Amino acid sequence: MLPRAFYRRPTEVVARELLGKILRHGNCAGRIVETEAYLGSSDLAAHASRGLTPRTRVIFGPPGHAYVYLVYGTYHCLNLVAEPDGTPGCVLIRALEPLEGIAEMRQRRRAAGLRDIASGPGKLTQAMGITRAQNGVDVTRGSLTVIRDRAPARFEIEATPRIGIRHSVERLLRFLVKGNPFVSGAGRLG
DNA sequence: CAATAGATCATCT
DNA sequence: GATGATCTATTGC
Repeated sequence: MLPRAFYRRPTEVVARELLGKILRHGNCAGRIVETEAYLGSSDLAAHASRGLTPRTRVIFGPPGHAYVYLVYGTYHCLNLVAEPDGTPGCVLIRALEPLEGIAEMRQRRRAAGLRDIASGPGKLTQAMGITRAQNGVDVTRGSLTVIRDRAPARFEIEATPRIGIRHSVERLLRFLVKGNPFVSGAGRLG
């Protein structure tokens, strides 16, 4: 598992370095191929920019924990908390390349194609069985965790604007594995 | 293939 | 009471 020190760094660095790592939950695992960085008060698109509230307290807490919330009343989004304790910052996991537990993920998703299983933040939480029950859990131990690839492949990182936000649209805080077919729909263009 | 509508609820004002 | 870090189905070229 990645140690806490991995997460205790600038959010943008953690977002880049999570690419190529493997997210595991129980029997299911996938390679992270797309992330987005959400910073502190300077980043109007980030939940934490509004300050410390009951909801955002996890983002202000110690690094290496999961921040899970419900979007649009329907889907969950998984973030990993970065920065030292007391400093806000988190990384949204946006897409996975399915590796293990594929049958189980496909069943939860009711999706036929491999490319539709986890190519989006709401899709991957549904595939992996991640809900608000995982909000605040420590990902440096336990069943929800991130590990290194045993034989990491070389790849290029592409930085683009983030998806689906209304503020700070111009900042290049979305990162993806260039050319990977499992990134979310909007990223495949270009 | 591109654009759009609707589902649906926790959070904050 | 409005809003949103989404997804799917459906419509229209």
